[in-house]
Amino acid sequence: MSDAKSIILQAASELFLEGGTSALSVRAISKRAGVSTIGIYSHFKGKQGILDELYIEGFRKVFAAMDILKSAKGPRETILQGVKGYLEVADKYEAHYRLIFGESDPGYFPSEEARDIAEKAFKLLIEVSSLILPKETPIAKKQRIALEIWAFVHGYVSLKHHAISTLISPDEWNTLALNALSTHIDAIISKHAS
Amino acid sequence: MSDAKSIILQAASELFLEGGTSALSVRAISKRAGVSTIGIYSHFKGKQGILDELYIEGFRKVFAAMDILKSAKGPRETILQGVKGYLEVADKYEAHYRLIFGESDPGYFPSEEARDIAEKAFKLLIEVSSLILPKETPIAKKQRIALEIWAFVHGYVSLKHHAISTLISPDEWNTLALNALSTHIDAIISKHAS
DNA sequence: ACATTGCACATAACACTGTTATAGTTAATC
DNA sequence: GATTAACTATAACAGTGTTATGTGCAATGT
Repeated sequence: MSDAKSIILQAASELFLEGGTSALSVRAISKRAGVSTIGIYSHFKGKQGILDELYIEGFRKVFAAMDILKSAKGPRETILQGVKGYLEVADKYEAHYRLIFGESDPGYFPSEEARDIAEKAFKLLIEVSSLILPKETPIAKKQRIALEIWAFVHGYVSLKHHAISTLISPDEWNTLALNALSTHIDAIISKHAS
Repeated sequence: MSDAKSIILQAASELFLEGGTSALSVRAISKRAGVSTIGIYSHFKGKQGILDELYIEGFRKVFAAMDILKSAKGPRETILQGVKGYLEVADKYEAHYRLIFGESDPGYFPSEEARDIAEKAFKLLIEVSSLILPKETPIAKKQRIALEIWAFVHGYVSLKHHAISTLISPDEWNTLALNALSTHIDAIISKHAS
């Protein structure tokens, strides 16, 4: 990546972390990066290109947080540890998380490259969640179970972002999510006894 | 509600259903409603006011879909029926659903009145989900269980809106959600045996 | 060594957004 | 009949993403 390109991306990432989407205008990025507005279009495909990069950046962080297959104790604990990492990333990089789930810029749709890394992250999730299933489990079922876990965890994160979230203290959310997940994983284990 | 007010709201609702947020500009609304742009500001509090009305409209539909306490058979079936209704509303009024969960307009934050009806809907959900719990269950725990169910269902809806959703056929989503919820509700019942 | 090509630059413009100020018209009330 | 209130249209302001135009600089080809 050329100098100008990485400088622009750095500026965009900073602005994004500081003030979310509303701080992320083409002019603001170019101003902080010290390039002209048109630079955003010559180095990236406009704002869509910038958002793609941030989208990918976000998924990379999710990816890293879940990539703990080696440090495993039991399958159950490994999954819960992955969930914990996911929740922490969602907190720490809230702007990225919101972008990934369309809460930032309506009209933004991830490019093929961006969707690719999203799919890769999902495949990693399938790997992790397959730990509690018998080895001979068909891949379609493994996928369904991974989806169950993801939907559950993401549901908590998304509700936390909702206005209703004031009913519950911010610190409590992750604990609630982990407890609920714990219950559900036990249910999965006993249902598809390995 | 005065004539002009309801005409404006009708126009806004139509545009919203047709093209989501991107079709919902102040000028477009006023044009379709046959009023001047400033009419949006005299009858509502600008665009924020319009969005508030649509937000409330959306929650009313969720509310209606879940208000099936009377038609109950068993507690388990009643909840699952409520979930089914929720999923159908989320499909039919996708634009409203996205607005409620911030996927439409970053920068929009619901007014106090709008947040009130959201809270009322959550209280109804607490009522419904309490059906599977012993009567003497403390309200805090009832709230946690309701949150579990909501997070789970909403997680499915939200993932369905995500780019990754192409991995699964559209028709399958609701079935998957209902099955997963079914498993989880059984887990709750057996854990907090009533 | 000179000409050409291509890339990055700045400036400005275009079409849009939400919002507001100004001014004109119409209807109801006193 | 005069006043007041509510509507209207037009235009402006400060933003947004994007693009056209023209300038300069560095590398390339002959």
